[in-house]
Amino acid sequence: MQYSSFLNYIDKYIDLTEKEIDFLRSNTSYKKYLKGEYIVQQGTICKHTNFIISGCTINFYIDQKGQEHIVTFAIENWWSADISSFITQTPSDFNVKCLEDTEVIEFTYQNQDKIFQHIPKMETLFRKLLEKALVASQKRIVNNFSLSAKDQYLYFKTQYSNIEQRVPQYMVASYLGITKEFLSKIKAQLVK
Amino acid sequence: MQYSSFLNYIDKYIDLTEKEIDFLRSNTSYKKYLKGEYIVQQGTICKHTNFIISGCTINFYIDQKGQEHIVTFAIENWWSADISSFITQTPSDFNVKCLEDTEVIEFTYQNQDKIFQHIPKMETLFRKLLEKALVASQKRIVNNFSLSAKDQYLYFKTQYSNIEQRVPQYMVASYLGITKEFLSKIKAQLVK
DNA sequence: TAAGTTTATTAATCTAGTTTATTTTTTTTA
DNA sequence: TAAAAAAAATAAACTAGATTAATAAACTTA
Repeated sequence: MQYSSFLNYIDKYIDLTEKEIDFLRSNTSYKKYLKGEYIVQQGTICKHTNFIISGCTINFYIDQKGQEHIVTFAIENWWSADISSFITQTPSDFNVKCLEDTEVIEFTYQNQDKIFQHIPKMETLFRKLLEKALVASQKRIVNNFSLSAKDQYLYFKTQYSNIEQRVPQYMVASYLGITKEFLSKIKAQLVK
Repeated sequence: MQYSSFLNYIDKYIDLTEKEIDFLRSNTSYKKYLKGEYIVQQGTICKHTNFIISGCTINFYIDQKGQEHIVTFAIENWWSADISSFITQTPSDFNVKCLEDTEVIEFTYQNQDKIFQHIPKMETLFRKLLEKALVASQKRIVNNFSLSAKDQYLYFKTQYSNIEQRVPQYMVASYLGITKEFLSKIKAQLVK
């Protein structure tokens, strides 16, 4: 298993001593999921924050009309969890599901806290990641406000072309908040 | 001035010693803005994170078509800034403007960092606030996906009735991402 | 208290995106 | 390599919400 790819990621942001790395390693664990497996299911508590070493996950929910909506995608070197459920340790409104075989490093709620107390640099890292995630989330709201579906799709392509190639098109449509039929129409129109 | 209302807020989350409070106080400052004043202007760098003691601010931007879009509202005991510009210290795409006379406690980028290093509990607090903000932002995306404009408005009323009463209706429409005319129609329909 | 300005309402027309239904293409599995 | 299943494309009819334009109500300020 590839703990090193996780350490490489961390290393881009902060410097850890050997001791700190040992502490981190002994308070996280490696897990492998198969394609199609659920990491979190709607109605259950999200037990872990997961750093993705390899693979691809989606975070989605089913609305009252039975419609599936994809909230986020995550691939290698991204994080995957239902934060809302994780931070409150209450049942989730979302599902996290693997679209490919997926390897992760898991942080339980208790261990994450322990890590933050022992290695404040790790909390700084998480704070900065959260800042970036919040900015990205607001950017998505803003795009929703002022871009047509076509322009939102084009923006998605520039930001996530590596993801577009790995997931079915109907999921991209769902992520953009439009129907698969309309995305199909947009693509046909773009080809011309 | 009411530094105490800021300390009361902090006190709900963490316990600070007298020394820590002194340190916090000497690394933040109080500022008063008048109604209509800008705290941040599109194209300038957001220098501070602001805790609002009294008043009301909006965070908005002007799109290519010249249309104004309200991204967030903030009132007493909330935070107001353009995070994207603040964390990168690069020019902002947004404006932050006071809708009322507004008193704030400001954190500069350097001082915020200093505070986090001196008082790790403060960084923990900010991390938790960011987690909550991210959850709220995702919730807004989710609502955008699956609620009609009417239901989004009703949700807004339950969450922010105190804000609705303090800002013009066209700003609520802008926040919801619909036209003021359509919100007017929705309200007329709800009266029946 | 009137005049100017900002905000809200109403209504007709229009359009981006949805719905429903059918067909075609691609992927999976035996 | 054929059959079944999943994903994508196409097209017609429909609708939530936008646009435009005109009117009315509510604040400001002198």
